Amino acid sequence: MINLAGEQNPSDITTSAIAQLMGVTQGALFRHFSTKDAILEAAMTWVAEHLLSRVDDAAQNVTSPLAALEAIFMAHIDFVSEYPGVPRLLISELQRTGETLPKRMVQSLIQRYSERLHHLMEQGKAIGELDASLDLGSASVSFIVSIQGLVMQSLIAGDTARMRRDAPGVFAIYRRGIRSAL
Amino acid sequence: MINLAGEQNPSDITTSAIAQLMGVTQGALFRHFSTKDAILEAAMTWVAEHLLSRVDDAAQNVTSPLAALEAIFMAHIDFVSEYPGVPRLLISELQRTGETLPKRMVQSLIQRYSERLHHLMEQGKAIGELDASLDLGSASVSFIVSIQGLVMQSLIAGDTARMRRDAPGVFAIYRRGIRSAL
DNA sequence: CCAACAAGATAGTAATCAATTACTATCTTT
DNA sequence: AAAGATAGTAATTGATTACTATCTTGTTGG
Repeated sequence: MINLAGEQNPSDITTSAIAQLMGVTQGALFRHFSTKDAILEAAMTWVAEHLLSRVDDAAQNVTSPLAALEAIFMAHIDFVSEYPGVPRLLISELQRTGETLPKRMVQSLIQRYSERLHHLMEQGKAIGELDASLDLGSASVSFIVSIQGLVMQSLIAGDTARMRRDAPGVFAIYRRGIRSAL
Repeated sequence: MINLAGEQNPSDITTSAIAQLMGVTQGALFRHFSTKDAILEAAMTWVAEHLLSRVDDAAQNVTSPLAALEAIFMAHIDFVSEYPGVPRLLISELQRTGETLPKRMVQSLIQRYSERLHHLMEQGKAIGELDASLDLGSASVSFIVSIQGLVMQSLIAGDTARMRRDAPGVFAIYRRGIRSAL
């Protein structure tokens, strides 16, 4: 519910706007949250839980590590298509300079996400599905970055559907870049 | 000079901060710019000119389209390493919801950039350096996205040098993803 | 039936921001 | 040297912000 507020520019989402969305007055918000950052923290927790569970679900019922990566990629795209405010919120949070708690939460989310990718890619290497000389650091960065970029393009175009449309093509290039030669 | 101000969170760069950086009082700013957005426009113009000229320079004195792409990639990374405020400013601008002039400028910059990539990739296809079945739309999106992502990672880590370090690895995967089989 | 409490409304506050104003100093030009 | 443009200062304005203090209502359990 709070996350839906992310559909406007996150940096100027006011407590009034959040309150209005929740159907209460602005002052009433502070009965439930001690500070504005506390609201952000709650939102970040929500995002972290839902995104990671989606991703984990997608990685199951799939035969190979590479197929899992593709499933994760698409599940992630689906998730952010459903909640366009999510990436905007994360990006906005990362722009902050200080070492705020919400920012640290984003960092830890990305790190946990990266670890999952790393793990999958190691499996992929082990069974010869991924190129043996692949640098896993670069590979996981590229993965995340490709999703981020698709989101940004949608943001620029102001067209959420575009993300879903372009996702297969972008992932195809990525897959070609990490797959073993054969 | 104005661009250096992008080293803090762009969404709360105040006119006072800009004025201070320029060594004048806040009010004096409005002798030169009619509005705050006008300052942003000037900054965007600066970015567009310098970035594109860097990129064009890099694409010269190079033997093949694929080599040109790599040179552009690295030149771009160099550029944003020098001016870390630039990507932050662009990202911040893209987060805005309205159809502001600065935002349109970012969009047109990205489009011009994409066209250059497109052109190079067509050449690459023609001489058989790039995969014949490559989707150029996805390929140019992936290119831009990889740079954006590297920047974001540096932003997260708060370490500009990281970008330069990771760039070759990320580009290697990308190159592998678009290059012709042989 | 009523005390107690949770949850909200109303109406503030102090701070901050972009923008404006009235006025001044320094060049430039004729 | 007069006149005007240019670029600055200091102070202020009105709007907006996160946050708070006080009043009101609804519900629940003894």
